[in-house]
Amino acid sequence: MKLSTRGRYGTRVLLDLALHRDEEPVLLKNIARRQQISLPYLEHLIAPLIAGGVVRSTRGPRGGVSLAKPPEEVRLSEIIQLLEGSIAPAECVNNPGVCTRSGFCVTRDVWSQLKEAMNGVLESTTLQDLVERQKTKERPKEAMYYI
Amino acid sequence: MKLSTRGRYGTRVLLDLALHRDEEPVLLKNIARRQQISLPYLEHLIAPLIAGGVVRSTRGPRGGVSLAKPPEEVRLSEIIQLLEGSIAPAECVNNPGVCTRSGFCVTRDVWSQLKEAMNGVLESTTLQDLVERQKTKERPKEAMYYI
DNA sequence: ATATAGTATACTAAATTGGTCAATTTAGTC
DNA sequence: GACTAAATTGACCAATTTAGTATACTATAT
Repeated sequence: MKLSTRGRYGTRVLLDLALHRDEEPVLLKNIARRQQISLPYLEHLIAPLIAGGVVRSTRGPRGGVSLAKPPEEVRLSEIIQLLEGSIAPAECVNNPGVCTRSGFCVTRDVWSQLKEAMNGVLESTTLQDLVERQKTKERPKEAMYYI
Repeated sequence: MKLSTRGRYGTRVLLDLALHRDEEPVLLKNIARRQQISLPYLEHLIAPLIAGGVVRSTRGPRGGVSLAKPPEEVRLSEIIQLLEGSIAPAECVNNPGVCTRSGFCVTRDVWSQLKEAMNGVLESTTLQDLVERQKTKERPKEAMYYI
């Protein structure tokens, strides 16, 4: 029940992009360095994000990648879908035909509920939310002492 | 983000046990047949359930396996934990030490939320709940016509 | 032109998954 | 006490997925 590095790295990559909109287009090399991901692997991760319309790329000198939409419009569900495919914990949830039991299987109902629970979190969180949380974490002193 | 067959088959196995408490102890052979799981593989799945105290086994003639507790006391979270390990979608959620970023990583916070969302479903569902849902599904006619 | 930067394809090592098979232990029954 | 039914254990294996690396290619700003 683990996310692969694709989903985890990819989310970090997009957060990095959202945090560096001022230096757009951002060099893959810089994202790779900041996020501690190898450049060749990052190139693999960025491709589906471009294909999915979340990232725009510019080639050539002074090129790089940028967010294709404002961070408030990028939901985590979209990112995970592009990089990991469906969040469903079992194939039968999306595709009942793969199992003859689907019609009467109560465990399948549970896997559906599980999918909905995860979807709730991922649909309700955008890149902008992550940016704001990040900013809160970055000034821990003022924030913490008065709790 | 998929469950493996261990968790999915294992849940079905325990539901099968809960549905056949009258013929306890149940032969692995019978569970294998009803749940369409190969006997040798089922033997592997049952071992951690016995070790985890969810299933009791009796060897020898007239032996078999039985639920070690009433179905109301077996939560799906327990089953999944035994067969798949932690539900956490990333290692860092349970074990911050595996990543130097854990202290300030906002994506890690999302993976934690995701874990909690899943846990909510799995903690609140017991084998008895599945048994009841199963029984409802088995008399579809009376139940459906009056909706 | 040419250097820069992303794009695409092919390959690979390691881990995980989903099993099978054979040997062993335990416990009822004759 | 021998026999047999049943669970238990451990060794093994093939296919798939994951997490990359390497290499060659294409587009573009200057």
